[in-house]
Amino acid sequence: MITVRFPDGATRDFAAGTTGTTVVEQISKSLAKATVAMKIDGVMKDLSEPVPDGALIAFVKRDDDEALDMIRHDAAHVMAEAVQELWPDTQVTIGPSIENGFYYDFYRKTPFSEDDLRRIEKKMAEIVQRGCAFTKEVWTRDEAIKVFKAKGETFKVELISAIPEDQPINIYKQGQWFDLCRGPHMRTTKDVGTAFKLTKVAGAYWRGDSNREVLSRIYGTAWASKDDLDKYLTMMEEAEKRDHRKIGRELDLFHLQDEAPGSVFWHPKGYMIWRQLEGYIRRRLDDDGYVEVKTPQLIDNKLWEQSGHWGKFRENMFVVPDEVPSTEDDEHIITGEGNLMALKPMNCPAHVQIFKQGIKSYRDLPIRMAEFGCCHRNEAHGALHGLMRVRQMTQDDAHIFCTDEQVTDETKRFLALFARVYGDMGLTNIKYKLATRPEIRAGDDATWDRAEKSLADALHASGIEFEYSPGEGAFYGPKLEFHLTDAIGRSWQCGTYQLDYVLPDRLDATYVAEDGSRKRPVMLHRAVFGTFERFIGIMIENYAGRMPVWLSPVQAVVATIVSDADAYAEKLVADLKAKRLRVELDARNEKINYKVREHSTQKIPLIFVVGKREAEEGTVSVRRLGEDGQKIMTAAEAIAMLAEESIPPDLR
RNA sequence: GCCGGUAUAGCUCAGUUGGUAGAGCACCUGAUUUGUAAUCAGGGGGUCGGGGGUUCGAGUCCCUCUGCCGGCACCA
Repeated sequence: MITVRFPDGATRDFAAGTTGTTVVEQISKSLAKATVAMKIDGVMKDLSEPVPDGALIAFVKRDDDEALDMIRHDAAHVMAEAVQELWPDTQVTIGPSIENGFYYDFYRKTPFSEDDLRRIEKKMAEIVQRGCAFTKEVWTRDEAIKVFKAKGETFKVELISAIPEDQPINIYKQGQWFDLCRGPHMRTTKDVGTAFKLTKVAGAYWRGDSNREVLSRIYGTAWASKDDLDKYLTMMEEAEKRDHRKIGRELDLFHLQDEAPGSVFWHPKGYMIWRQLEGYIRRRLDDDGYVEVKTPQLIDNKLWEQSGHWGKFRENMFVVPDEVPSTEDDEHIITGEGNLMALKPMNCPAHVQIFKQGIKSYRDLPIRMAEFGCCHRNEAHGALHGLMRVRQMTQDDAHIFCTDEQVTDETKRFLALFARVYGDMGLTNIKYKLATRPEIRAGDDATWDRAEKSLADALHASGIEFEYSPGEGAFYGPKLEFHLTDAIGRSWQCGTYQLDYVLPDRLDATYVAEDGSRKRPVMLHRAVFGTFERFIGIMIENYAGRMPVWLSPVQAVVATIVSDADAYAEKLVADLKAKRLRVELDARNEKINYKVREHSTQKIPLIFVVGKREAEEGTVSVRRLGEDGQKIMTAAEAIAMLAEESIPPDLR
């Protein structure tokens, strides 16, 4: 006999070896019908597993949130079976559930195309309809390798071989088809349901290694109900409307063109957002003890060799010959036989040069050296993405030169600055990651231990929840990464904070310590926004183009109803402009409906409508973006209101 | 860089089995003086991404380059 405990505190006895299926059936037929899996002491299990003595058992129904992951995972299996049924020469590799859905990576001579997706979906529906039970078998390693080898599944063989000796080889069958899988699964393929859709095909490297085979990945989304699926698809459609590339064009903020891939042409309106952000962050840095500098774009490659960038980063650098080109014969210049210079891909070596001018004392530290540094990186072309990933970028960069003892305080100080800025920007949903030592790195383990601990300590002290990114640190030190998501949920790193014990050494930066000896400063690389480009992209998507008033390129439009109000409107605009408010006049011969519509679609926060009545009474009819109706106020009140709302958050 | 897709007017898109390009919006002109999300009429605008090929004939088929889109890899 075994005793089983239930979440409500009840207990019940069953014969030893009783499965979850039997337990739930004995409790309630209707519950059994809805149940697709169980949790044993909090861990998801197949319903067909025997229940251990004394276990706490909870049943998971198909429409529980916890089942969603299984629906997706099972859908991946069903898709893999469908694909192999349609194209038997296809090899399966791995297929996990992911946020909102699942994927499966296949290996095939000719990759899948979008057209294949509908065929696969049909076949999947068939397999779901068949409703074969998922059954688990535990195989021996040799057996598993033999079987998959015989099937020609070389990728699976590699996976099996990589499973540690002490772990079982689980095989899940669904009818004739089977797959290596950790599990758990639901009862039958029928539990997958019909609320799924294959969304895209993509190439993906086997084991994420760009030196290995390219697999054909099929992505799908799956939900508990058709309703949820439709809701999700609609939501994605809506989200795509927030795409900064689309809004950037619609609101005339910036453009990109073929002749300058990855470099942004900022239009007046887009650059106004930039200017406001730059002014804001500059004041924040001034207040936080930073000094601002400006350093060269083009620097001799000798410095890059010394800094180590030439060796590690050269592929990403734009290299320029340091010669006057001859119109007749520029061949040798292109081949780079003369002296070479490079556009800076980062500002750090230049800042070290400023640090090194003269002699620095421990009394001078910390030095917080900021630069809105324009950098160029020759990114892989497939990586370019609107404002989010560009080749010419401007960072709100700074380097803090300090002593080892000052690192923790500086980190806390930075975290406070970061939190204040993102709070001011109205950005929430920031993911904090602590990226730790990579395999290839400089410095000894003791230094890494200390550095990683100091970052973790500062995060804890600041009460910030974070996750680790093992092995993702820079080669010279650990990093804090600050991630935000775009409209459709892709994650982008914006801010960064990095400890560096290497560069000061390579570039021979020293300060005079208390005892008169020469010591190496620690260098902290940090950026709050990250780059203006990406940050503005994130802001556009976060606000769907409806920027806060202080950031809006045009804060208000004064729109006339009749030409009799023109003079009054002109005076109003002049008064607003005198307060440095960004306003425009719309005195076109158009209906007010037309003007309101146009300025609303242009996401102008406020429309000041003036007609005959307002001109006579000295008032303004104020219409706020996103609100119905309007408010009548005196011109002076309207001006004061806009002036108040236009104050940047740090000056309030 | 890799895999798949894609490129027609400023934007969004049509363009049948190859027979020398269309719509809506935008723009320009004229009329309309209008009360809170599109007034009416007329007009201009495209060597169909670049190059090469097949063909009597290519926006349509093939090759190639480039950009862009979705992933992967790389990264702020």
